[in-house]
Amino acid sequence: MHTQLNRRMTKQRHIIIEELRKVTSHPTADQLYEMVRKRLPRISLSTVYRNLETLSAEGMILRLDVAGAQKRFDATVENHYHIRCNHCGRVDDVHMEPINEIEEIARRRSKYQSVSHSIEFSGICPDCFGRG
Amino acid sequence: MHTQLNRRMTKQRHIIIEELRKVTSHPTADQLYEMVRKRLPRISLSTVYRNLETLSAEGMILRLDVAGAQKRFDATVENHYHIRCNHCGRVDDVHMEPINEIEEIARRRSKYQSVSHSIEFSGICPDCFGRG
DNA sequence: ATCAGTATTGCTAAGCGTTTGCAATTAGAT
DNA sequence: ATCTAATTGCAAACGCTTAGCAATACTGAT
Repeated sequence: MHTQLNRRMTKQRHIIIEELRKVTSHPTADQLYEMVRKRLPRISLSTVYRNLETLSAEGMILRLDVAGAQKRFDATVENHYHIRCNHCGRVDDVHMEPINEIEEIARRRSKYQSVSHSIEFSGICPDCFGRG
Repeated sequence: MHTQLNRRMTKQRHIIIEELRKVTSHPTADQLYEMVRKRLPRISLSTVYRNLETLSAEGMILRLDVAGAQKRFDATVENHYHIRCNHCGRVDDVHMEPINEIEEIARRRSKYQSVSHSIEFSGICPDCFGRG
């Protein structure tokens, strides 16, 4: 016996997932809304929000709580680091091994339990750097 | 010749700084507002917001852009890591050496310029763990 | 294939943290 | 003491996100 989710696959939900999987750009809810709207013009923004919420809650997609900015969403669930452009706000993946050892250090020093970590890099992206 | 700031030390600004220096708890704007209000009952919340903004812009204080949560403020400016309780939202310092080497790795892999990093730990704080 | 029941939708309005416009006040230089 | 721009308090606006609700449409059972 396990938790019954009773989820339905509506065309809205289906297309939201599909569109999110098409890109690697970590779109915000409203960016994804615009993408989905091309195929489903009558979808509402709250439907997009609600699905991103439920899908990330069940671990189907990843929600990036970017510091001091809009939430972003990612169809790639495996834990990885991100870098955010200080100029245009875009978020890219950084491919490197997760440094899990620091969690043990933090756990000892802080007395917290169940410690996890995330690293957010920031800088100037190639595009913004190019055009000064 | 250097940038002229033309800042004035109002009693509001003065007390905001003082109260922030009294604590190590990384208060949010409204928490600090309540603290300041005890000494300056007629201060407005926007004054607190405006001062926290200008003070952090000039580097007098540190603004913590906590992922997916309210901004928090810190009178300690030196770079250090934080840990956030997933249960009550409180934020504590984690005393450990900053791992600056990872910035070079991220710079090479991402092609971004002027890369900086921040690590946010999260977990369950001793208080929340104690009372289940 | 039809049905029933409830998860989900679209719409709108509300929520929350934060920022802004503006007239009144006040720090700080002369 | 006087001047002037920085700052304040208030209220209203803002941007992102969530919630209420009646209408719709999945899905599992018949």
